[in-house]
Amino acid sequence: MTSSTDPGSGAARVLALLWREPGARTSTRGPRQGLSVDAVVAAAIELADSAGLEALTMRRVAQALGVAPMSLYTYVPGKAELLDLMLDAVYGRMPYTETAGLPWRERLAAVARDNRALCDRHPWVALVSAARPPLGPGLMAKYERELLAFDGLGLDDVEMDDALAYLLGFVQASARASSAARALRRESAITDEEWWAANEPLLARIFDATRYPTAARVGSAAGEVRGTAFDPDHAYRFGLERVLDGLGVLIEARDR
Amino acid sequence: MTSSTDPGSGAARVLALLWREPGARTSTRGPRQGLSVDAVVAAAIELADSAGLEALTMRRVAQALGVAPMSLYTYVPGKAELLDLMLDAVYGRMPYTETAGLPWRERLAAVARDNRALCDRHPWVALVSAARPPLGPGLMAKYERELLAFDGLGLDDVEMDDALAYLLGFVQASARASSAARALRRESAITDEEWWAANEPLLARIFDATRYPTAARVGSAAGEVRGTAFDPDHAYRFGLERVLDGLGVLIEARDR
DNA sequence: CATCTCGCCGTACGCCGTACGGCAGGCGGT
DNA sequence: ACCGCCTGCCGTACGGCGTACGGCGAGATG
Repeated sequence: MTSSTDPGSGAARVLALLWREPGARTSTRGPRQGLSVDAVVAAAIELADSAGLEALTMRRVAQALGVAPMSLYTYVPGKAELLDLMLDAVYGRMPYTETAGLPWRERLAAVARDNRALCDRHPWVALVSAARPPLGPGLMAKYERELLAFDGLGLDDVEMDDALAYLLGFVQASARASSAARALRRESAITDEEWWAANEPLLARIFDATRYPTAARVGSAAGEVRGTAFDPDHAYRFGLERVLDGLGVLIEARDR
Repeated sequence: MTSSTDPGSGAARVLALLWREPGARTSTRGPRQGLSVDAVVAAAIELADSAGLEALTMRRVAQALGVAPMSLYTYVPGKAELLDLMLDAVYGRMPYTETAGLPWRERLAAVARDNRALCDRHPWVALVSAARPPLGPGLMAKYERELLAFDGLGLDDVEMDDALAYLLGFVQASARASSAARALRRESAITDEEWWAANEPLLARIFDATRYPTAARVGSAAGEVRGTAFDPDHAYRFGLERVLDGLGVLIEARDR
């Protein structure tokens, strides 16, 4: 079976799958496939959306499709490749705002907003690794579209790529933090207030405010304003302004 | 046994453990403990450093200590709490550069450099969740010291906390990307060049450069300059300048 | 109708975190 | 000196995971 164009062990087959290249299927013998790659990917996305990435298991995807777990491996080399396919699929269907003609800061803000909205709809997107992204049609279209927001600003090609990666990295890190905070609130048996109430006496006895005066002052000020230890939404809004300001410095330098 | 100050199920006991509060041990009956929390934490850190976070399992920590897996639960409520203890321990021993008197940009750059060095020595640090950090002595000292880098710049208390979290978030995200890239290179059976060589023909046939002209131009330019698809070190250097520039805009606005 | 092919999937392996309960060793009290 | 309690230690087990392997049976071809 292994021909000279042996697709190899998953890692090599994923590109063909991403572009939905017809497999090396030549003969028509045997039963037809009852499912499709798209059906598997769609079921996996729905499961991850509704139950979270940690609930995305091959067994549960199979259950949602009414097949046995091992049947999935007919369509997909493994779980890692399934995640690649899921990612490219949501990239391809991602809604985006048209920004041609707007000032650069609004264009970049729109890119950030679109990506944040994607992570809002599909929280697992922020949690899958960003190393070696899936080179499928969805990512290509997204990359092309988002690069255009950085066009005509005086940046060279490499800087455009750097700047986009920087912006997307910030959005991903923010979304990850939001997701972690949400997961903590969901799965922790104890609420923030309960935790604080239970631990405040011990902390008050043990924490020496005179040793850490700045920490005590700043920490309590931040805690009071936000009402909680960590507010991911606030961190996002604060951070995005800094990101845009920082890119603005580069853009103005190149403009001159 | 459960007194009115019942330490409860792990999540509540972790604070006492972080500060190494003597447990509710009153009677001296029974055998002495053969290990200590510190020994368990040290073994776990060494294991995570040398074998990676995914290799950090209770069984392997126990093996390194020469005890049975379940014995660890005498010292530590569970794996999550062990991670908290590990994190606070490396925070407490973290080397840092003295920056009093330096200009603000160098102070902030030093904070970033120290944290990146920490993630370099202990790659797992970047991978554990940032939500609800361990409120132990190590984190307190780190928080105090790093806040001082933002002191006297005209920022109010909340802004100081925001700015520090922003800077640390960037460093963490960068370190995570580096770690992911390293893990990919290590565990993938195929190198970057091999992958490209194997997939280039398919990609050339399938990828329509006229549909995505900007992506094709920018992607190939970035790939040629860096020699690889993704260069985490370059992304860090580029990003850090933007982060500092962005914070500079805020600092100058407050300075006026 | 025989035969070939291939989708499907039952079973199993080696991992994980950790709940439960028994055993044995060391200490305090008598 | 001895007994009995307390407690650290840990053997066993459960329910989960990804997926390798190989057999079975259905469907299309000839």
